[in-house]
Amino acid sequence: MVIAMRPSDLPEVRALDLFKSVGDEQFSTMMQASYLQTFPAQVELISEGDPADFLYIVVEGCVELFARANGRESTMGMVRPVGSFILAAVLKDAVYLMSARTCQRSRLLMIPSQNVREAFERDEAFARSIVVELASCYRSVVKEHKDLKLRSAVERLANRLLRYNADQGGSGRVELPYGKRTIASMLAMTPENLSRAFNTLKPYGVEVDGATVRLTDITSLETLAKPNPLIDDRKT
Amino acid sequence: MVIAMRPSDLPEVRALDLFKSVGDEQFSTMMQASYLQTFPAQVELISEGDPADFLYIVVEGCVELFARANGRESTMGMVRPVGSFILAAVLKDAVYLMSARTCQRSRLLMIPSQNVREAFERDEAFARSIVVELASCYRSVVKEHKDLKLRSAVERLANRLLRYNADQGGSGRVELPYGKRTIASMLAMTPENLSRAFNTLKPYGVEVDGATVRLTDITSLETLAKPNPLIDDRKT
DNA sequence: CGACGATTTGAATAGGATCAATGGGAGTGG
DNA sequence: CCACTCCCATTGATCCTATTCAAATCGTCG
Repeated sequence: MVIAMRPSDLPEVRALDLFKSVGDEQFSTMMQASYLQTFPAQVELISEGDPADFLYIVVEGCVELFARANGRESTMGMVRPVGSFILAAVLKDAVYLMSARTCQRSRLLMIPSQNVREAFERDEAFARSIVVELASCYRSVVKEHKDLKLRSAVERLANRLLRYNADQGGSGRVELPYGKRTIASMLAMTPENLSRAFNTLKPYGVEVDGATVRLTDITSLETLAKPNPLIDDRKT
Repeated sequence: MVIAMRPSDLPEVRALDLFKSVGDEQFSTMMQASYLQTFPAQVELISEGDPADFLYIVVEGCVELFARANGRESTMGMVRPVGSFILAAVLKDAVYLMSARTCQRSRLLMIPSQNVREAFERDEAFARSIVVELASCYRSVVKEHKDLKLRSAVERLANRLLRYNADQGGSGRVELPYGKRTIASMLAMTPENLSRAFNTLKPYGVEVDGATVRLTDITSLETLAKPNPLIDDRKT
């Protein structure tokens, strides 16, 4: 059952770096085979180990990528509009390495893997865009991996706060974009430990009030955090 | 100063998945601009933060990828013949995220980034091969990241031993491919902790003698390790 | 108001890191 | 061939970090 895309959604998707240079023909073929669907919060969209049937695009809302093993679970990343996820699995026609669930009510574009691979074969420009997108994703994970292997928990939190601050205009007033439980998991710590890490940062001008954090001494926090563009910069 | 490639080396490189489908013209253009050079052990080839001037191919020997931050250092991966490294940085014309040094005397093919990007632009088949290669690298890092976030140090070691055993024919006799110091760093632990982890595994049939490890109770070790194809399988 | 979930705090424990000291080859030079 | 040295690995002791379990608090939503 194909749910027609609203005309108003198409431009956003078309504007994605990934699709910008795709030929009209391939793009509309892909779109016609696709599903645009709205999901409530906390729906598990895919489960790691499943064959990659669709490429997902987050048009609205937010999706959490996570992984499970043994009894444990860990947040691997968050995808916001307009971003894609599990592109690599789709291209390799392999199983998903990560699971995904909606964090909020979300509108997702689901493009059948087969169509993505066909467009990839037929459309040279699309293939090149995919390279750039993949290279970016790859470098992001490498950065996260470095973050985890080279920094302590407190340092990870400090750098994350500095990043949020920069993202939000650098006013020193940061709104945490996710629940603390989720942030803890992203930073590879327990909620309890995150809470304690915030306390550890208090002497460095970090004041927490619910989901709001005020950074009153950025210099001092940076001295502790030692931010590193080769880990923290989202671009490059 | 271009050092001519030995004719005997070319086929190996040509046979790389990455280059298999490149047109002869693009391939020979790239090769003519390239350097094939032999380095002694422990030479730092590239340093994170440097602009990506070359794509590297390990023709012979072994190269360690590592990262530094603050005072710490961590091994991010090993590249053996015939494999490439830092492809993503080259394609994005960005700086390297990782440093690299030779572990042994090694022969490396260095292809100027500019030539790689030109071939990527001109040769459609090459662009597609790169996608597959990048997608594979990407998935590998995701697996490593899962390994680190979802497993304890002892579990990581147990699974790594099982992998080495499988790689080496599954006889139960494993030859450690790197020094313990390096293995410790790959597994995100200190050498001391690795040593203790080996002791912890003794009751599970792990007998260490220098660089040789005998696994005398694979079943028991697997019960502890809970190997997971979505983390441990090199393929897929 | 009451219930539920999320967060925080406390106490105890476990896991890992650090520092220090000892053993054990591999390679060097006598 | 042996003594010496150096580096790596191991072991012990201790410290620090992070996890676990438990309980209290807070806020939100019916």
